[in-house]
Amino acid sequence: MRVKPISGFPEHLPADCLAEQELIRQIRTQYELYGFSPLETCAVERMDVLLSKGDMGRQIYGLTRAAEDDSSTDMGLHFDLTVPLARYVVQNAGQLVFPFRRYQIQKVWRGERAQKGRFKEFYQCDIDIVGRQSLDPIYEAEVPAIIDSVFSALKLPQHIIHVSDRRIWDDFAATFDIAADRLPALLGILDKTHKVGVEKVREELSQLGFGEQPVTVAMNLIACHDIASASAVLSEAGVPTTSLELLSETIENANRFGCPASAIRPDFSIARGLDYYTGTVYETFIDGYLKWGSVCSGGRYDNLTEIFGGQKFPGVGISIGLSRLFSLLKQEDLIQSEASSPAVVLVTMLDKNNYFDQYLNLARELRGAGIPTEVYFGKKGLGDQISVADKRGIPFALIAGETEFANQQFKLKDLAKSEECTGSLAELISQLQTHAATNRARFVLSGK
RNA sequence: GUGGAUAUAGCUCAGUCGGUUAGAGCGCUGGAUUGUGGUUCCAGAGGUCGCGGGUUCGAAUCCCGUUAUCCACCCCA
Repeated sequence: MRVKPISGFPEHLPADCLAEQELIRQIRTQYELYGFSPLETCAVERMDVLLSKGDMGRQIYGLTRAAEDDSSTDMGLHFDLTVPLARYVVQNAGQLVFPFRRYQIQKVWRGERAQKGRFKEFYQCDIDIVGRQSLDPIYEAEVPAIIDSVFSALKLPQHIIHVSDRRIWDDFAATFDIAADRLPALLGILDKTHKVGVEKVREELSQLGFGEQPVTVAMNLIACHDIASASAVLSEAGVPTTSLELLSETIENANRFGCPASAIRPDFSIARGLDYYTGTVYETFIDGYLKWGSVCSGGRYDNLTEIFGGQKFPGVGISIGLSRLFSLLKQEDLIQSEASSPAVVLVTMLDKNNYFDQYLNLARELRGAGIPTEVYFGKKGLGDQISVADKRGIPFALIAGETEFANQQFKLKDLAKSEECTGSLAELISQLQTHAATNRARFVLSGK
């Protein structure tokens, strides 16, 4: 049987796995700094739950076997982490403390044509804050501040969080008597302006029956990138600016949380998810890499649990598209995976026959001191052993033979500096612990 | 899901008009160097030319199908 990759299901070599896991660790650390609890939900959901968000049917991977197992209920893999959260919250509402703050880092699956930075299986790193009956709008400002913290901590090139608010377009639609369900079509076409040009957009919109005045106002609005000019456009057209003021407050509050004004900006062209978001919406881009699309999106949704009945659970959340982000960093050469092994030291074996147990003891001591350690068990000479450490990216080699064991003075070689020092095991351990290598980055980020 | 481009060694790629035994660099293996890697020098291994079929005396090269990758849509992280 021939083996080959499956389209859209990426796999990494160890060095990239290590780098990606390190990104996840840093994201998790930031999420926990903001007091979010971890959550993992099952990969499988009932199909009617998955379809509760809207028309995602074409993207869902259905499961044949699961349906056979469980009475005839159709099942599928989750395509995001928000729908499982909504189901989970309704199911466990009695035992959760609200507002419920959780983060969730898991793979999701979407049956779309794979492309660069677009996969069928990928990681999402979600945070959401879910209230019971109500949710203070302050959380709509906290979310972008958290994302700013995460991206700043990752030391990526500058990120820009684009924000808008669905209610601004609701006001717009009410003013011009446009049905709410026609908004996505309107924005979808408007968003293509920079590609197809103003004339083409006007033509398409007029074919769809949008009047000339609303189209002009809408085009003027999406051209705005600050509150003041947007306010002017809306006022002149007679559209209420109350929702715009809410967005303005949200941005100001995000600034108070520590998200600098340079990292967050209004963008009225965001058309994403307008069918289920009910308030603020977010899309995050890496400056200079707009072609890669949004690496982190979300918004406020008041009605996501509507279909399950019972109480309302309004929420606000956002998701980092980790697989896309990592793929961007790699392909744009913004990240270099440094090592294929997490080990900090390789215990070499000069004299396996006489000191085998002693080598194992050295390793045990090192690991006991919290130093990730690999022992060389091959049959090659010292030069090749050091070479193995080098190829794996292990920064140190511990060298011991007859003399060293006799004196209990061992050699520690720093491969990068090609320097060697001698000392007792305790001395070498403390050197390894204080050395930056123990907490060394598993990748190097360039930029910023 | 629709349309298009691409596929040669582990990697990056050459390969003329369809013509004998498909090449290079890097990497890999061995040696110079049996207690010290990276540099250098020498030698070597490694290919169903993505896969399947067709045309032809003869196919990496032309045709069809298929799979993967990339691009544009759709949509989205």
